[in-house]
Amino acid sequence: MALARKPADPLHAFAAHDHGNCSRDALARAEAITTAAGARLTPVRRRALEILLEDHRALGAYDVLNRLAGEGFGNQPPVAYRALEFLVAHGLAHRIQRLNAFTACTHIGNAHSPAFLICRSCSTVAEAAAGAIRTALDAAADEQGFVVEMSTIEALGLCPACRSAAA
Amino acid sequence: MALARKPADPLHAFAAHDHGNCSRDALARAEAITTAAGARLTPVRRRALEILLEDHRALGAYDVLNRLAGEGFGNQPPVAYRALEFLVAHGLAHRIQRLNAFTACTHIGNAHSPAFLICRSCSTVAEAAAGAIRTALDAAADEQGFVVEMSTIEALGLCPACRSAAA
DNA sequence: TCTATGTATGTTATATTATAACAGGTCAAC
DNA sequence: GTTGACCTGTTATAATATAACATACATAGA
Ligand SMILES: [Zn+2]
Ligand SMILES: [Zn+2]
Ligand SMILES: [Zn+2]
Ligand SMILES: [Zn+2]
Repeated sequence: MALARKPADPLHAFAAHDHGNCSRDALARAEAITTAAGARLTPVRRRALEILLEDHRALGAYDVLNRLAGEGFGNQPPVAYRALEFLVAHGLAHRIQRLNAFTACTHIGNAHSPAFLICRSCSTVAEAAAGAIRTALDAAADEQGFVVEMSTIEALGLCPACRSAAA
Repeated sequence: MALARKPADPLHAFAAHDHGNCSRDALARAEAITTAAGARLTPVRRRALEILLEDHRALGAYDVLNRLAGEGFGNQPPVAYRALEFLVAHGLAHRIQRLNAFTACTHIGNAHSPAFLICRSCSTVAEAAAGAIRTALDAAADEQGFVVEMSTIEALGLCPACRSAAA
């Protein structure tokens, strides 16, 4: 299919972009990926992803739960936690540790473990390629004989727009 | 005083070391630092730090609270959270986001924002210099026009001892 | 010495985040 | 048509964290 040939957009959350497209595209990729994995993007899961895709922010599990509950899905915590867990497990969303919150992946389909850039002013969350960072981390760990299996890299700061606004 | 001249040990949590010394030294540094800052290392705060210093692991706020409560201090959450907040604010302890837990700083007195190496087997937490990592992170952020103000860098993996044991 | 001020401790109460355990429903494989 | 895997939903509770208020205690001017 077309999706398979099209590389992930180099677009990031801070750049001006057609977010309707961004969001629709993510959903289409999500369908493709889960199908390929033999998993099912059921209504709750799909809706949870759509909710996360509404903007490039992170939502708490209870924020998602309230939205789902208001739309006729279950209204108990496991409903949200399970849907979010599924999305994270399939690389459709990420968990932001600092925020105890979840954000839709902006590079669905590309295996990655990104660094997150969190704007302290507008709360937008962007993903950054973590390759070089991870290399530096592995090197630092290696000095102590430690082998890194997974890493959490999250930065708090100001996005370009909020920085301009502040100046 | 002697402490001021002596650089922080290059020792890290995974290396064999005289932990009695390690711990006593940290406490002495903590006294010096808080005094210099015009702050007071009161009994609860000091005791909370001693508890964290017992080993190179991270303890949850409620773990610390239970210990404090058992020793005659208050037994309500704010008692622990306030002491821990003080320790973190003065660079005597760090918060580990992934674990919702706190660990004594192993480099008290050196301004730093380290990377944490967390062993998934023995739960030991070590600090690694984050200079190069931070440089890579700043560069990745800069590509998107983002300015990093603070960063969380935490790695999960296997420490040298547990790696040997597993082999 | 007195007293105002900032700071520290303690308590009650509540908010927020997360998981365990079980019951019922759907669906495809056998 | 029964089995077994998986998904949804519920009840209940655990774990983490903060708000708000009351009391005590420093210590630095008056
Ligand atoms: Zn977008
Ligand atoms: Zn992603
Ligand atoms: Zn030690
Ligand atoms: Zn430290």
